[in-house]
Amino acid sequence: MNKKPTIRDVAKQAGVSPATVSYVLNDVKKVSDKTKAVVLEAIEQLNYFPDFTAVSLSKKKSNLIGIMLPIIEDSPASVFKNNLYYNEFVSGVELVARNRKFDTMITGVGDLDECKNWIMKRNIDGLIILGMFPESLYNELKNINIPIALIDTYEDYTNLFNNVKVNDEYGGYLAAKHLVELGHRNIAFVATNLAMSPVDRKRYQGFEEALKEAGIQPSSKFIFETHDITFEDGAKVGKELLSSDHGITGIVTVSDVLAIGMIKAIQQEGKQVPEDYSIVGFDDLSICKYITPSLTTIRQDIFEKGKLAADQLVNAIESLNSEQKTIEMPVELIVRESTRSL
Amino acid sequence: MNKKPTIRDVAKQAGVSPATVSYVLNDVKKVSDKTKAVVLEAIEQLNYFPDFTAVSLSKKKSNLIGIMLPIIEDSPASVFKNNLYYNEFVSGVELVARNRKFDTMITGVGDLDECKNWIMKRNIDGLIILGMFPESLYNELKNINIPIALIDTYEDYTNLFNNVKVNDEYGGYLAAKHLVELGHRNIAFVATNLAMSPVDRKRYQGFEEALKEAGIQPSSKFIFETHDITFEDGAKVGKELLSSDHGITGIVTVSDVLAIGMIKAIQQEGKQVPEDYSIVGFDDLSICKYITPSLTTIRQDIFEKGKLAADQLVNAIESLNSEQKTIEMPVELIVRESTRSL
DNA sequence: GACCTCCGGTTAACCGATTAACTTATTACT
DNA sequence: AGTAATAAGTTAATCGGTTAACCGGAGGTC
Repeated sequence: MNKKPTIRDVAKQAGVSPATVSYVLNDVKKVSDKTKAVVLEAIEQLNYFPDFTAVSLSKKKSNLIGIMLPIIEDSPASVFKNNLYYNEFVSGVELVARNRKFDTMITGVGDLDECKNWIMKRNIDGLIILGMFPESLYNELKNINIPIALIDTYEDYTNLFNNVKVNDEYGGYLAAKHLVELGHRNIAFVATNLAMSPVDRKRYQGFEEALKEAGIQPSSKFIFETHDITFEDGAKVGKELLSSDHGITGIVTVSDVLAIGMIKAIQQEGKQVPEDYSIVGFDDLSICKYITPSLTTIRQDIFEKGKLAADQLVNAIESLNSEQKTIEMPVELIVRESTRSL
Repeated sequence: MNKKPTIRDVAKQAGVSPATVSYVLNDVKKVSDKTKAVVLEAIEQLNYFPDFTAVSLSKKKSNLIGIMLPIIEDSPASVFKNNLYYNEFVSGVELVARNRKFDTMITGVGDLDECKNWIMKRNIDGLIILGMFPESLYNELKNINIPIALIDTYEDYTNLFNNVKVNDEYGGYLAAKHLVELGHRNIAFVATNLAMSPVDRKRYQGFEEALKEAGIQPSSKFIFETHDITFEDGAKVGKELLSSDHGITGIVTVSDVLAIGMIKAIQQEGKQVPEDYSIVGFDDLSICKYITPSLTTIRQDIFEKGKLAADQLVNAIESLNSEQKTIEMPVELIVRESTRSL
């Protein structure tokens, strides 16, 4: 392969200065149509395209947007292994980013410094942060002057950062209300970690509200927590729930993945869904339709969420739109086979 | 935030030249321990770390490895939406890359030029290519002198590129043999596209061999093809198979995702798995254990595959290991509930 | 003492773009 | 006609590092 041509090669070929080539490339109005044509011809002939590394260095803009995913402590191994949620979200981001000429880099982040360095090192132009990180991160982030979009966050940073979230409270409400309307009274709530996850808390608030509306007294006995969001965790909490039965007939979970794991555990213990337990997931992952019984769930459009986040972020980067804003996406109850009337 | 310190700031602070700082940073032996200590102290004080963009430009090395995923033509929208396989693979790559101080960039590639540009633009140090692309790509790739690892490819490029694959033929063989041993005679083979996919062809070869061994004449009537690998495609081909029934009782698929879609379609038509149809998947995605019936499948360790690919690639980049090599990973039959003895 | 070799550093060119400042030719205006 | 404004380029510094080439001094050898 002959070496990649540089802007100077193009300039020589076209008989102009490198600056002129650069102006053509960047659509600066200084260049006459005639010269522009000559330059474009040379670019074509040499099959030239600019080196982004050099562009980044001199423009101090990388055309790179970063996605930070939390790493659960005891599985730092896999950033998004098994996690269908991340999967769909990232796809949405990638799509919009590509269309808008940005590349996407993903990192799983344990250590905070590692993350800050990553942003600075690579001259990331904008950052999407999924899920919760320790509070100190957000404080640090204030000092980094690149646009940031926070996804699924409830801390008091919404005036500082862009935000995309879902109406979690209403989601929890819809799920519980659905079960209540089907006649269930003893309804469990399965979260990952209420203390740590504001998203889970919001969903629980909605859940509680629906119960109260129906005159049911919420009880902490009906709250179950897992550590991570995996099928295995779901199965584990499922067994737990079965053995500590308080007459539970309905289950609201914060994730389809957990719900799927729970269904399996329930079946393995010789019980049936929805005959013995009605269960509602959250997210509406594409797998939901394909398990047996298919999963009743609270739908959120994760793919769309990714697209919105990317769009919001790129707008901010190109400051088409400088003030921070929060987008709240709707949720919707999707009734399938995993719930039934008592 | 005060501006990010540069190497010249550090040099000034330490009272040495920028070159010396660079040598310290790169562990070049020229620097005395005393000076080194002074420089490190200055680095610490200023909280300095090198700008990768600048490093990339001057070293012509980006510490970036690229992953190219094929985009199916009519779903260019989503690079790896729904695709649990990509998911696990990419996680493996990301893990190893991060440990070895590389960042990972992912792109879905429709257009070839787009891809070539991407590699050049970003100064990608090494490339992992998943799945099949048009032949012309590989010819182009020969001219790009960065290490490349091809995953799941059977074209005649194995001497030019690194390679990680799975023993697909044996996988197909195992799946078919399992069904044969259970007494099945009319066994369908469900592929995406035999003409296009060498991987599918290999698996089919093994499949055919097992049939022949058992004295069963393979017939093209038992071959079904989908377009893409999605649950929906699986369901569609499932309906097709049911309506064109040639007394089929066993099904071998090239993907768990297709198998899961098929199972749903079969159930929806009022038939049962494994009572009416025994079905074998391929991959052993984590979801397999959690559907009902749980899926008998040919296991390959996709996560490990990603790790191996990344390791191989980084070795090549750092030329610890310059000759190209092919790694073939084993497969294994995992018997679960979706197959039964006739 | 003359010569050579290391050692530990510095200088400055360079990677491939961008862009502020400058130049020159042309057009516009009074 | 004289001056200002504009159009169309060029020059050269710069982004933040790397690294080949150079350099002075200490130590070793004969």
